[in-house]
Amino acid sequence: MPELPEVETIARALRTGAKETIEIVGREIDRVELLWERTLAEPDARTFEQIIQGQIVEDVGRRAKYLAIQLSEDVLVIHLRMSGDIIVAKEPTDEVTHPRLVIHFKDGVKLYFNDPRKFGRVWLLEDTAQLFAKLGPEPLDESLTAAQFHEMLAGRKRQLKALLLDQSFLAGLGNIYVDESLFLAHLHPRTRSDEVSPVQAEALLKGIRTVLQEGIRRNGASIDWVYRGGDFQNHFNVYQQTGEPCPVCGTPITRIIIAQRGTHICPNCQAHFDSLIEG
DNA sequence: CACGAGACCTGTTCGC
DNA sequence: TGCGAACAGGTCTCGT
Repeated sequence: MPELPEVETIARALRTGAKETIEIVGREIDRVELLWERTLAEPDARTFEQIIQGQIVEDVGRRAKYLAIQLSEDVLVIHLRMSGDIIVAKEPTDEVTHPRLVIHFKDGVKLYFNDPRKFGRVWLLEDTAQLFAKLGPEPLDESLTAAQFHEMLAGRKRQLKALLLDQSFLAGLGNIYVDESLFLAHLHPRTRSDEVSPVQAEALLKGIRTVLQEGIRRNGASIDWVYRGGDFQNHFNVYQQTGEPCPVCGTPITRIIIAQRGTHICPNCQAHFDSLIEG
């Protein structure tokens, strides 16, 4: 499910109790249940179960697509990868289909880490510095300027689609928001990063911020059975809109593969010299 | 460094 | 109805 806006929505809900979620800040952990070993990246299960006991949730934040739950002594970090989700309830609901980790609070409330595909990972760390060390800047951080972004692009020679998906370049974008950003910026996803002009770089950064803010405002995108509550999926311009008319020019949206990922473009609005050859 | 392929996993949808 | 292929919000590793 989750890209930056979905993780941000979850973090806010866990912190404040918004969107019918039960807030977890202030609750004390009684015990944890690890139902799929590989979900836990660090430390080992024994240590994890032992040292998390009795810790109190102090805050919930986000970095890139990581959820960072600050506890009394340590930080519980969760990456939802493709199909992970968080449900907080007193008893499992029908949304809890594939629980991999359950955190039991002393008052009976439980946090379920639900993850059908088992790609998600959890860490319990003293601090997050090392885990987050290789992440690129946060796109919504206003200290990132268009000029700096242009320099970042110029310093690499990669296709925009692949580069924007690279978390060490820019942190938080995934397949949906990259496709939507490139559409807003009228850039073809195969465009080489070092061929992007300063004006185009500014348009791209603006497009990225626009779709991320819109995603957050709409509480994220809820596709298929994964994740609930958001409605950004009803406002996609190109993502999963193959065959539908482009909202700007009416040309049918096409789907191509770049970096092994389905990629959606308007072949007219996002023209590229290669597209003439590709057909 | 850049890129493609393959892993890691389960579930849904689509075509025959 | 059945069955296999393709596909899915992500990231890591390996070979070229």
